[in-house]
Amino acid sequence: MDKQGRELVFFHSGDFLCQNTGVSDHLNDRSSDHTKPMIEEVDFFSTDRTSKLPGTGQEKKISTIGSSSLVESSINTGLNLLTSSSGISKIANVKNPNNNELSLLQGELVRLHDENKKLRSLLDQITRSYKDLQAQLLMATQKQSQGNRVEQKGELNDTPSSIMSAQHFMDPRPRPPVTLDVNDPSVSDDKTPEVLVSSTNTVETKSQMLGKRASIEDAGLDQTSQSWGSPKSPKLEHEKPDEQIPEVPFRKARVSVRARSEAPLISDGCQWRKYGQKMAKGNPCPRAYYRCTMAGGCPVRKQVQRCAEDKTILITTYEGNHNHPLPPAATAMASTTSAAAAMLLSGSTTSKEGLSSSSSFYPSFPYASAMATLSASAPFPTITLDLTQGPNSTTMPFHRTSPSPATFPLPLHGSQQLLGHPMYASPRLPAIPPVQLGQRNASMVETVTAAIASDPNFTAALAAAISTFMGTPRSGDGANNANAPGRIPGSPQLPQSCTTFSTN
DNA sequence: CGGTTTTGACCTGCGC
DNA sequence: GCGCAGGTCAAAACCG
Repeated sequence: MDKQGRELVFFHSGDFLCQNTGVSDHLNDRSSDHTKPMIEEVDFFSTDRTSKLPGTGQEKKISTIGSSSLVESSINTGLNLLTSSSGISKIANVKNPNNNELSLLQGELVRLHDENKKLRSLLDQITRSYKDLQAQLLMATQKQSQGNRVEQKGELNDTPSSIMSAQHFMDPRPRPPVTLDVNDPSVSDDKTPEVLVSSTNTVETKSQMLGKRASIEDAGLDQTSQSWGSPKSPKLEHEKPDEQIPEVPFRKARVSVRARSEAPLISDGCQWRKYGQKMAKGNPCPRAYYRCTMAGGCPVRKQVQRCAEDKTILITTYEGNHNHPLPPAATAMASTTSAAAAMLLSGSTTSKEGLSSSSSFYPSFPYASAMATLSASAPFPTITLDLTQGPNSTTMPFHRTSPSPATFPLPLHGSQQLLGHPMYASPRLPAIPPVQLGQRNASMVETVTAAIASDPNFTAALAAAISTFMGTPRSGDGANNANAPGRIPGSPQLPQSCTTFSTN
């Protein structure tokens, strides 16, 4: 039960859609049914919603129900297939075992079908408005950020691109391949399709082709993540005949996590193979290079190095995107770090040197979950999640990656929303008190990971729901299996970014 | 015996 | 062009 409570705390935040309307009425008055263990499990997608229209005041009812409500409130189920009807049919059988069973079932089926349609349209509407709000938020924050900056690089048309970038993250649905030419005026207007951050889950900073001609073909597949900078890596992007691919390699966002750990390596749910070690300048501790070995050809790599100033701090830098299913334990943090990467991407499009206005970045996010440092400077834009400090720390004494780092409270949950990761979006997660946030974040990560890992049904149900929500099972992902633990089936666009992490 | 780690060599990018 | 530093490769060693 304790475990359930933890899940509730975490996933309760997934109701990002509730901010717009009350889709939450998925949960119905049959909450009493949830007390029955049998129904509890399938009730994630129960359609026994008595076709209530979204209305206010539903949330209170929902909040008392349980974790399942969280899912339903934020995800288009569309999977409401048999569970509720079966439950009703049971009742029908008891009362009328022979006569009206068929008609009851048919009627119920029709009703559920209509209900499903309503819910789908409702969810679409909610999603649209949500994205609009997100875009407005980004616009506002970036304007604010720009206001603090000396106007520069005006020809880059930063704001539209970054917003589109974020929108793309927010919209996990697949996009047709798009070619972007930064210098092409046509791409800088508002009609620019989502191009900067591809429909893949990559965290590449394609938008960082500052001042250079950047003709980018969005492969729309994880292939893009394969070309992650290694000069010897084969370029998997197909070439356009008329395209001149610039020599500038796609720089990729990195997510660096600082955490206190006595262990030489943090276990983050993934399998790593060490392929190199170097002595970094200015640090007596060697830097180790690891490559993900959970799947062949997985491009994800990470660097592990102890902080020179404080050897109890372990700095783990992740780069790349997993091209394989992640174990549950790795999924949670993957989304967290990918959220950080998303933030970096959305911000990096505005300034090569990173965000200069740290305190005002995402001012509307009330909770600081971790201190993050942006460094969009060469060679790779890096965001550092500092889990060793509280939010009150105004300095980043150990930061080395950027000459002018910008720190800001990282709204992890908000970023999750950016990423369209409703199940991890956690507006209510910030129940975290503002004390000892650094350590609490480490524990939070563990909690999150444990919560997901501990309930495969929940994960599978979420995955199935999200898959439906995305509505875009890619042909290549035909093996999408909602039962696959940790996998987000049918949602290759989900930022199951590569980055996995947990503090142990 | 297969997978992982170690470690020196090599490659590449960047600054001077 | 040269040197430096970061990153990667690959053979040898190690381990279960």
